[in-house]
Amino acid sequence: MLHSGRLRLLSLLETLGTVRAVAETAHLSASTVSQQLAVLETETRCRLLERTGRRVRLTPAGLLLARRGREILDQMAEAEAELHALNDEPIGLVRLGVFQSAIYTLAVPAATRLATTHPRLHLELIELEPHESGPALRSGEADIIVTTTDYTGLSWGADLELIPLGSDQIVLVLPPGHPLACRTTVSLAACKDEIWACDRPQSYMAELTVRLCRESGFEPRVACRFGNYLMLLRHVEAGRSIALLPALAVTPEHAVVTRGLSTPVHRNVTIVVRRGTTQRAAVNAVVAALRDHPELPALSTSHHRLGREPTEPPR
Amino acid sequence: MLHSGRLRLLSLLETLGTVRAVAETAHLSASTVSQQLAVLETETRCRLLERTGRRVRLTPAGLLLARRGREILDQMAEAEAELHALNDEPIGLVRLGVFQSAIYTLAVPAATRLATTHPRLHLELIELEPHESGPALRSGEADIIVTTTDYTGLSWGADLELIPLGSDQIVLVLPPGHPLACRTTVSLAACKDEIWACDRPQSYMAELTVRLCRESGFEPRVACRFGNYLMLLRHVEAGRSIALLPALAVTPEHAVVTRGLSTPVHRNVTIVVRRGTTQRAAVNAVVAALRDHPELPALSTSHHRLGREPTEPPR
DNA sequence: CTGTTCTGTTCGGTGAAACCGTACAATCGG
DNA sequence: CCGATTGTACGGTTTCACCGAACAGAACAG
Repeated sequence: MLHSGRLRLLSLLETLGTVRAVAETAHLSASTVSQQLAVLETETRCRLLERTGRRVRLTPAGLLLARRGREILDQMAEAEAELHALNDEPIGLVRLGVFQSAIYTLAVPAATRLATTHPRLHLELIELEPHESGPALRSGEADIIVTTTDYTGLSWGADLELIPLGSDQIVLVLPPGHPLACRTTVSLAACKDEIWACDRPQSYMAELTVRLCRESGFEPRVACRFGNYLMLLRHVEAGRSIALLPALAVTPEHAVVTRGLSTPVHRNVTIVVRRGTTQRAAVNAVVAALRDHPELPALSTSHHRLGREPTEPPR
Repeated sequence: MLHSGRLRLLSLLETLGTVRAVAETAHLSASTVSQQLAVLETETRCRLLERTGRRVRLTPAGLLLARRGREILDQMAEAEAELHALNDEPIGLVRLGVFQSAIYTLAVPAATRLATTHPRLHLELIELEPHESGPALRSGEADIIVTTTDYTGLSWGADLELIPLGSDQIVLVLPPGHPLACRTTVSLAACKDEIWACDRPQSYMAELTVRLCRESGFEPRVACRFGNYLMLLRHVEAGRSIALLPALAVTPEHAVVTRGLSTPVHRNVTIVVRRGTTQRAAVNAVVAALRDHPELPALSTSHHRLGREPTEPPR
């Protein structure tokens, strides 16, 4: 393989014409230049220089290699510039893992804003539930995740950086005209005879729903278990069930009523990135876009923690 | 500037995925690969690798550099291949310096043949008289010259290689119907009252014409001195003069009569190249084309030397 | 839970290379 | 002929690439 330093010397020789000038330009001694060019000749097994009088001339082979070498060096410089641009400008691919209820209310608006402000930044949205997003972030499937630190099963190591985003209220979702809808807040105990819709088994919201119901003294009767919150809302909309959902998941276009619980429950919503990833301008731009959510029904910053504290404070 | 060896390791890492595999493929130790990649990171001032578990993953920056690096390495390999092709295949530019009388009878037919047999070989014909062609060859203006070793003013050093091509008879050129044309060979002494056309002052043929005339006991009366042999032949054709010319210069389409001298005079015609240039296939192809002259009025190999012997035998 | 075996990295040491300064040969100019 | 300038050859020094061993973390089998 060719050596870029030697190619540079040859390329300089073509433009400057003399070994001494090359040496001065490259801040080397003339002997070094001569030696390196000789090495290049043995490496390529081609005569590149022709000694003519007291100066040196490029052979056709030398001329060819000098010109191609310059192209190669230019390409190297270009690659280096692109490399630095990648860190300094918000461009390139960023994969954002978001749990389902935050997709349309948080991630999509952020992505829309980013598409106009940073057209060269390619954002890839991935639906990742809290129990999946941690490993995905570590393995590199995602560069940024929006998740909850209340999730009990996962520890956030020192390699990850937590950026608190706010808290998401857990609300009771009722069909319009439901008897419980007349009150501003509802006690869960009043729902013990209701039919429930909830997320799929083992999912975060399914576990939470069951736990809260049990804490209120009853076992919920479940009518459906849908991973898709839109289907779940339709089920409630149709008067077939009620549900506990994060407020983020309920968009205005659904004909349902949401009511807070009499003992309010929130879950922490946090951005997590791999430590060191924040040096990328693109990552920072996405994080900033996520934190800036004007159209969002304000995420109250006060929150009642459901799980244990994160093992690492968000520095 | 980037280092090609390190780029190769990064590029290999992208395809192989693991440092160990890269080390094996590159016939290096794993520690070396790790170190070199670390050097690449400090050189670029970018994080290229991300340690994830017990293996390593490329960052977006690393991925970019790996791909661009592969392009660069491919280009290097391509350049190297072109370089060797330049020596092994008859391609590229070859500049051929030829004295005037050999242009249309020797050089142009050879160039025509070469154009069909070696389309990628670009031959550039340069009119160079014997006194010019030596320096031009040495300075690199020409890669091959066709000249005469009989020329007295020049020494052929050890840096040049002589390839004898044949000998060119010096003939007397007469207008059709000229009284001297009745004989098969003419003695120069019989021409002492003629009007002469010859080459420009100081040129090879002008000097030769004067010398031969003086040896025959008279000073030629010169009517014109043209550097262009075609004009010179027209002058003779018109009956205004006679001339001494190399047989090569007289093509059949001219309405003139050529007669040999009673004491025949030849001049040596030789190909000269810079020693070492013969390693180029293109140069060899041109030399071969020049030596192969089917349509040429045979250059007799016997010759009567006009000047001193070349200082170097054509080995 | 524990040892085993992968992973990549760190460390001290070694040989090769890149490099310098000097000396030298050749060339060009005056 | 002499001085200026060219490229090169030769010794010595510094830097770099490399290795092998030791190490630390992670996956995995028992």
